[in-house]
Amino acid sequence: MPLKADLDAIDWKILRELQGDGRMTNVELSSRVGISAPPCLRRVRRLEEAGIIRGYRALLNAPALGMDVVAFCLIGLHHQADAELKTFAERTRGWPIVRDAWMVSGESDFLLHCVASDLGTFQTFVIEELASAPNVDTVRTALTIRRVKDEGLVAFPA
Amino acid sequence: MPLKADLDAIDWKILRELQGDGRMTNVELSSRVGISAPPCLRRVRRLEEAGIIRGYRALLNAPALGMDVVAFCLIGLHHQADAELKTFAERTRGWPIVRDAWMVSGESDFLLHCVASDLGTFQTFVIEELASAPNVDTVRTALTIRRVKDEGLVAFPA
DNA sequence: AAAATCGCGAAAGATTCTTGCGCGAAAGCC
DNA sequence: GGCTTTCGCGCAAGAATCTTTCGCGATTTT
Repeated sequence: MPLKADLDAIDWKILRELQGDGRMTNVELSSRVGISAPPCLRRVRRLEEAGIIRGYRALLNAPALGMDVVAFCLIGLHHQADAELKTFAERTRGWPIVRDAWMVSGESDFLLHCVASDLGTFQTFVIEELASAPNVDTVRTALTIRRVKDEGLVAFPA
Repeated sequence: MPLKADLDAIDWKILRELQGDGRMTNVELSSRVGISAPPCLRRVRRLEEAGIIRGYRALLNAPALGMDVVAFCLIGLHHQADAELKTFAERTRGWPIVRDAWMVSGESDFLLHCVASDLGTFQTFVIEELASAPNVDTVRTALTIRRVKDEGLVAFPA
């Protein structure tokens, strides 16, 4: 659906600005990228409809909301046939502790980004839900100590 | 800095809605959470100033922008003294390919979320930058196949 | 060279944002 | 108990923004 380009320098500026502050007003955005408001709004709409902008999200402060544990889990399955992969992927969607999940290739089959209110909750989840789920072979966890870098998914030239 | 609470049911609704759509207008938001626009805007401002809402971000479609490779790297260092950890953390901030980075405890010391335009670029980065950086012991990479779940950092009760 | 296409920017009406103020409910204090 | 204070809601109005319409100029196409 989304063809890769037809993006000029102004489009890239728009993407960079909105990745930095997704709630910027259109007039502010238009001024930063150097065009007037109407064409700027048209470009944003076009980027949204093309699926290049997938959406907007407020970034929340997890510890301030009582979510003190952020961890990553690397999951290895016994069988990696397509049906089994889809089954496990579907299962991750039912676990509220899992916030993002990726199917990966390498030593593991899935990588889960998990958030929980406390260590006990997380450990219970790992032992009673994750490790005991069907077809799960190995579970390696990495508890996060702190976030070191946090930028958008896409890099822009300076 | 941000005290954990003083959040009532309406505040939680606001956070959930803005995590789902960070660009929603205030009138739409106020209608969804069941209060009028002015107090709703005051609550959003309070959540922003308290640091509970850390910011807003447009979510971009990496492949549509020519970023075909998304991977995670688990890094183990030779020495994990505070100074070395800080040094490596600082180094990650200078690598545009690294989009997010976490200091973790477990089998590895850092987890890097990387995005590159193609596999060659990524492999060159891993070999010539990452693995050859000072103090780096092990590098394990997991290439992502597809995103399986993508929600905000904080879970809300249904 | 003429015609068509494309995107910018001015202008105007609709919508939204933002502030100030009065009201009522809940909490604190004699 | 009754009074006072505090707090947050919602109405209303002015300011800012959004969104559409339209004309213009530049580039491309025929």
